[in-house]
Amino acid sequence: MPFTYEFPRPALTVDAVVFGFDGSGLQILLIRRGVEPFAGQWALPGGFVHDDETLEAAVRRELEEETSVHAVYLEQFHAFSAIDRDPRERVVSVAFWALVRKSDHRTAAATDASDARWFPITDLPALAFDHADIAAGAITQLRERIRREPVGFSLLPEKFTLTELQSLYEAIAGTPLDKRNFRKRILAFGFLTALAETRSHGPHRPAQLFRFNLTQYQRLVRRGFHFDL
Amino acid sequence: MPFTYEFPRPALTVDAVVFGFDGSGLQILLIRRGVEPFAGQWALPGGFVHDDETLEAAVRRELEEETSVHAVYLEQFHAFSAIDRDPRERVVSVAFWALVRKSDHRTAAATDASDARWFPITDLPALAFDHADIAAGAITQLRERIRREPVGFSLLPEKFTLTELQSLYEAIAGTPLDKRNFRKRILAFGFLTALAETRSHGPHRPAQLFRFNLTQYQRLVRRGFHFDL
DNA sequence: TTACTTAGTGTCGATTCAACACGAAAAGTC
DNA sequence: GACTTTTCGTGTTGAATCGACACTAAGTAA
Repeated sequence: MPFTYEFPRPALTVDAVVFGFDGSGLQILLIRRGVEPFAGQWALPGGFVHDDETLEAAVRRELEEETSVHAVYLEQFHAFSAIDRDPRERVVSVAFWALVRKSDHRTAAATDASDARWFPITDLPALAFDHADIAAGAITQLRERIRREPVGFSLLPEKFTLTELQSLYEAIAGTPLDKRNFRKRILAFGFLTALAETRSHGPHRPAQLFRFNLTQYQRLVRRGFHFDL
Repeated sequence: MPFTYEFPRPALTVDAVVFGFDGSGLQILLIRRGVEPFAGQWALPGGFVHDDETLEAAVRRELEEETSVHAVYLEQFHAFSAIDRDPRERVVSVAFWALVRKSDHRTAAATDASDARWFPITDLPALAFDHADIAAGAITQLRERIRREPVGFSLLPEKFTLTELQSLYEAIAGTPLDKRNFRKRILAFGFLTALAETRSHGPHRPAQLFRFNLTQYQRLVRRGFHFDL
């Protein structure tokens, strides 16, 4: 049952930087390692790529297994190949970043037996391997991507208020935005559908709910539209 | 001397989409395959990753070996992992795109014994494996990248005229640009140094030469500057 | 000297961008 | 049921930027 090759082969793994949003800031999902090396330390979810699955399939499988999260949005962003990044042997890892709706996974980090937890990206613990580099790269890329493509909606519940959307963009950009200008711009794009519903959550005027209209967005893209916050 | 592992491992390769510019259009460097599969067909330069080199080192080595070009600018962009992308066995390939100054390599495609040639990106031959997909991905990404970061200079000789620079941007964008507006904008950035030299190439007024000033560019970036053509 | 060809330069109207403040609506409290 | 509290939702204006546009300058070759 061993597998033999003429030349040495690096092991191939995938790792995922899973982003969630809790209304005030971005968070990353980490798991606590059970085995050496780095036993007891926090790490990114991930693992070996099987012989009969693509990289993306491998990430989805590992995410299910280790965190029981299914990612709404998943994107490959870099392969990490430093010679000594794993102390045991040569391992090349292809990293992905993923966006999940935390509202869909109230269970995930809490109920699952395995030790998975959300951490604010501003306050990450020490990470195993080169996972700190990987996480940093993912954050940088998410910041750039979300300004150019409307991927942020995958972090919010399906129905959301404009205030929620604005806080998300503020959390990612790291700067406050002007409410009126934000609403003007985002509505001008024309891919937000106003719903008949509103949502109250306190003693004040309730907020109108919106939904992201993917079909409409794709129609705009096909006409040469270019999203840019 | 065979190498054995407990689980099967995909082979790991790198491939490079090497861009050059000839004054009127973008081109890609291809090599003709000598062995099966796809013997005789054109393919991207690339090859297996050694056990003691990073992915980037592997690309640089393969480029030297197969085409004797050294890339000015090299960037990883995607790992391709479709199960059957290589008919022989499972191979995962990390693809890079590279920019070279064709002026520095007058030798490269011509003198080298190996069968390497430049092809305009608008007129590529049939490619081996999934290399057509890889090339298409690289072109898309180059288009986006060059608009946001001043990487294009790596395609031009060190000293260039503003007209040359403009043709490069026109070739990549695929649309003509207004001469006055282009010059205003690009000079306003402040990272082009006007040289004392000019260059004539015909019966008309000679053009002033410029150089890209990397130090100045980095200084601007550090102050929050954001290149956007 | 003349003809030809590419290099180089400025203005103006249209559009976009950033700054800014207050009435409306509901829930909770007394 | 009136009043308080808190968030929701909305327009205008001056400043800056963008895009369109045409002629003179400088060199070579005939």
